[in-house]
Amino acid sequence: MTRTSVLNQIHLFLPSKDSSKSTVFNLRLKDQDCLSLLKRCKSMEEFKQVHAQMLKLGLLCDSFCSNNLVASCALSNWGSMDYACSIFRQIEDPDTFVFNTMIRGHAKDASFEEAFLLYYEMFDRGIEPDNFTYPALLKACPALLKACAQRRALEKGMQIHGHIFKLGLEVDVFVQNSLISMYGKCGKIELACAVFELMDQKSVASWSAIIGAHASLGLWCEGLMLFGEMNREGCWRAEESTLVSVLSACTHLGSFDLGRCTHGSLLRNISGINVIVETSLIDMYVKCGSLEKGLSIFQNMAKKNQFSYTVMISGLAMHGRGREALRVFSEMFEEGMIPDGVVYVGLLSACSHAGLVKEGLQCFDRMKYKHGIDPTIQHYGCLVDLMGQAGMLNEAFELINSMPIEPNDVVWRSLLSACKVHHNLELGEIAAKNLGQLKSHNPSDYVILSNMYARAQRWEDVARIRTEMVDKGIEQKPGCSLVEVKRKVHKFVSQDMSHPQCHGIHEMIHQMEWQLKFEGYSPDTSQVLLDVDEEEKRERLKAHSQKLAIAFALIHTSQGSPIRIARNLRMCSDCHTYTKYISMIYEREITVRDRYRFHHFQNGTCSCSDYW
DNA sequence: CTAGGGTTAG
Repeated sequence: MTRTSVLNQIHLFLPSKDSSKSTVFNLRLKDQDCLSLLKRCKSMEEFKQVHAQMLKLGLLCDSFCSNNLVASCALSNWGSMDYACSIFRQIEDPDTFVFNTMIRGHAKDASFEEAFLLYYEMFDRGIEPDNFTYPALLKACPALLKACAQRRALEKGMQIHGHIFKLGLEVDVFVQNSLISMYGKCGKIELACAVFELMDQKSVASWSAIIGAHASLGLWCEGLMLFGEMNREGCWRAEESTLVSVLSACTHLGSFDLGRCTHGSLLRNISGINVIVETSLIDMYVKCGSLEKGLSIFQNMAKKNQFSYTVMISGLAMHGRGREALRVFSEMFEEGMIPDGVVYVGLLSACSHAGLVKEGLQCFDRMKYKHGIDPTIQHYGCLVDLMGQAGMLNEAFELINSMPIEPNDVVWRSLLSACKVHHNLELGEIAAKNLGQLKSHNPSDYVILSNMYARAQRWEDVARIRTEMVDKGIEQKPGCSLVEVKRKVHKFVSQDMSHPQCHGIHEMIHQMEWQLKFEGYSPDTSQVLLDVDEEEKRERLKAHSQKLAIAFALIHTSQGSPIRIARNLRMCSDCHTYTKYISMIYEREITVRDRYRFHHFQNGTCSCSDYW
């Protein structure tokens, strides 16, 4: 029913000049009719009008009706908690029902404090909470978490858990699922697991919650293992929300094949994939290296939300397609969506990867002045990156000095690597000094600086950095590479030869080396900052995780099939060169995702044009 | 009339 027709119906119920007519209608109008009328409202404004007129007629006064009214305002997508509160406060004897609704409404609005105050008010008034109260309340804990108070959120959550015990409620599956989710979101995976394991009846939602908890904490392999366990143990068919977490795990692990399978199972088993699932699919395809597939899902979506746009924009950014990211952004704007800080992080990084300096600076201004978003350190980080990569080193440095927030290590590191690319040792030293003061002992910072000294032939300084690293006990963080072969993700850690098929890999590497040498490759040992001889350096270089992963993939995949690798760190320049050669010699397309972007290797060249 | 599980950057 449209809005006008709801209002037209109201007029029938209003007292009219013709008193006989109004009496007839008044007699026929019951509370139930009013409620169903109110349920059809599509906006707060409409609801208020209708409600006011109902009150004039002296209707909707009992607790059942009030509860319904509060539920409409608090839980519908057009509702307003303010109005819900005003109705709620007029209720003389609020019951557990209406308290539950109000708490849930506050949780939905991410206002934890209000939710918790209502909970205490229940005790003061002697109203007993029930099994419906706790899921609502537990849902509010992550809201508190969002306000940057992890410790407090957890404390509150545990306090609630304690109350549930004390009240001696029979804890049902809903409450348990909420507990799992709450502990998961507050970063306490062991507590989430404890609740999960103690459950005697697990629902699909319980599995979703525990898998989601693992996935959101970066325990992706564990999440996938639980998914396997769920499939073995249960007779349920996984639902969309479980598969969303599975897809998210695939995304982070770069598990293209498993992701594609999950997509297939969604298509087979579920009619009409919803926005959230579609968004996770886009994210999965894009971050597993298939931008085109992601784009095609995006373009065919019936409904897009804030997340969909954010995912697409940051995806385009990772692949260096800045112009398209800007176009998707304007599309989002035309759809009437209000961009948030996260979209702008994606947009700014898109500009920086594509070298769109002017556009990036415009975006930054637009964000601040048009959308009133206070730039966070991430936004400044993108901006420093943007300027630095474009060679505007002094401007970047000035920006850091004039920022209203304290620069962090990421910002200084951005400047440092820009200085390396554009050979500005002087500024590089300043950046490195600031990194040192931040006590951020990231080994790659030392490597970069030392390489810069080496380029300037300042060998004493190179030696000084090395000693400093030894003195501080800084070792290069082991790199790790993930590669998927026959739907199984294999993890390789630099220098680690514990893979079951280590022997074969070793032989393959040996064979590869001969061919590489023949084509003119020579190892670049300048990346190895260890006080060992050249031979040892070459050995260490050979055992970089990316090379192990490539060797493994070459052995176990068929000739000509693409290889996809996901890494935890940036690639070293030796691995970059090495992979270019391999793509040519073995005629393979190799896609490597590092921490910042994608590299597509083919026929001896890389899509990043050797600039990253 | 009220309930559980899900997607994004760094």
